[in-house]
Amino acid sequence: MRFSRLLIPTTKETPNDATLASHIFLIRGGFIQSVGGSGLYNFLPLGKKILDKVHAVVKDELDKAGCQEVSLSFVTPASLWEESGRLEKYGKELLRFKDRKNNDFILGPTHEEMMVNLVRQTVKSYKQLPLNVYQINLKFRDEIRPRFGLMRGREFLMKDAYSFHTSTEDMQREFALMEETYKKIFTRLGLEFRVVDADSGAIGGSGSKEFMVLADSGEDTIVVCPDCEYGANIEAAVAKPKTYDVSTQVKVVTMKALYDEGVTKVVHFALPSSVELQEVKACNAVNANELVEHEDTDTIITLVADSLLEGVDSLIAEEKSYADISAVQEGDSCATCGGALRYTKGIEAGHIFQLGTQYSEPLGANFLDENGKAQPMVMGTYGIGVSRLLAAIIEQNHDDKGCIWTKESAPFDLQIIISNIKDDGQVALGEKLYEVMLDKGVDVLLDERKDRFGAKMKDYELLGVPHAVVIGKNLADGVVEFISRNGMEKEEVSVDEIVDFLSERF
RNA sequence: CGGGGUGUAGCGCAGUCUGGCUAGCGUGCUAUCUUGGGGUGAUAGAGGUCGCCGGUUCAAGUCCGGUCACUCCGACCA
Repeated sequence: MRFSRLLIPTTKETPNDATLASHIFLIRGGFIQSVGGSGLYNFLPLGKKILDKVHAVVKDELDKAGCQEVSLSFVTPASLWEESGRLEKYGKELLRFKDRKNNDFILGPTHEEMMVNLVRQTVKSYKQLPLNVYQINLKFRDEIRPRFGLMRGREFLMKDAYSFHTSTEDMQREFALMEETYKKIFTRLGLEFRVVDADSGAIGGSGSKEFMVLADSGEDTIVVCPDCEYGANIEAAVAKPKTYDVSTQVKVVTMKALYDEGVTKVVHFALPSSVELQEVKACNAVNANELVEHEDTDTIITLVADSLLEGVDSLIAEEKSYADISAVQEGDSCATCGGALRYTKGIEAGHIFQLGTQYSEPLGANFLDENGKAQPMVMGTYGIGVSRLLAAIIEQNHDDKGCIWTKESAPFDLQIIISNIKDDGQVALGEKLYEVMLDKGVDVLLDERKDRFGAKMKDYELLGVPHAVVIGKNLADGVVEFISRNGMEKEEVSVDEIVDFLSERF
């Protein structure tokens, strides 16, 4: 590709709403363009190209793992969501609308219902199982607060896979296979990541794991053990239980729990005063959709005490129960090996769930077993935020000048920079190298614009192609430069050897 | 949903408090010249429903009322 022909509106100015490196560089580099704010983005040619490359890696690994790609309708009938009971549970994030005949539709935020519907119509026998189908398609979630560019847009590209099995054991086998497949995907993309235990949230199910790309700018706090493999989202983390006795100071936190159909309930949570309440755990403990703050009240009807207090506290309530509702703190002991747990920040780029029959039962996704008896399919579901991965890659791979794309995500393999296009020698060599490398199947960007050297280098650094050849003034001495974006190391190579030099590398 | 802020050229902003003539700056864009190893310099241009609706006034980007949108900080999410 010739730079002069490419639609890349690079800018010096930082967009005023961008604070994250990935957001700033994606906009400044002309990879994406904001659509009137509000978490919607257009992908310009370079952004689209990277998206496709990431897409290709994901597809390649899934196909190798035996998954089959499909593509489901983005617009989905609301009736399916009523069937599964999620129309209400999912709440305002669902973008709902009516067609001209007044039928209710939603834009799919995730596709369990649609996929189960597809499978229940086509799979009838145990002989057709197991099955793992996936798609890489747009999702729309009407987020409360979209921000950080591609990190949390309202419209985003997601890979969502769904597996169907005759037994829990077989589903768990597939779950493990997906975990391995995800590790391959993230590794190929050049990401440093950690697999952690997670809360299942609105998707439901049990035994879910998140794939966290480690970055200080990550929105999730994860608890990791430096001495073993243990890692968990703070929402699901557990530590070795500490012991308390009757002298322990106990504090009580008042919250309001929200349920379907506008039902609310005031709940009190009791825990040692040195320990923080973990809201997601607390929410799960009372099976609520959401917890909101509530002013303290003295009359305690429903009380959930932290399991650490069992047999220790003397609180009394009409309805009293124990559950793990405490937040793991830094320095707590690892339940597996006793190591001192640490906090770190991560970007949730993938999440895999063991669903069981939570969707197949209400939606009637049954198969006939060997005995001719109808059984609900056992399911797993597996997601990767593909467009979020672009942001994650930059968060982990950038410097103050711009992006540093990893090998499998880079928009081009090589950039050839002609320093001064008025120098016929430089132009001739640039054009020649360009042709030669294209013939070798290397994806090359040739910067033959009229701009000066400085502007071209700034753009090179901003765009972040892994390697560049600079044909400049020392061509007079028969030398060109080979630059690696990561670290900006320069290497002088003689003109006679440059073709061989590049051939070895690409 | 709670608390702040902002809507003026593609982008970044000034002007609004204290109403006044042709609405300005930077950047980007076009043209010509200049320069040629880290966003060169000069000249000339194109580009605006001042978020929207209504009101006050001889006169509104500026004052008043309403409305919409965006955005930042918190609680939720791939």
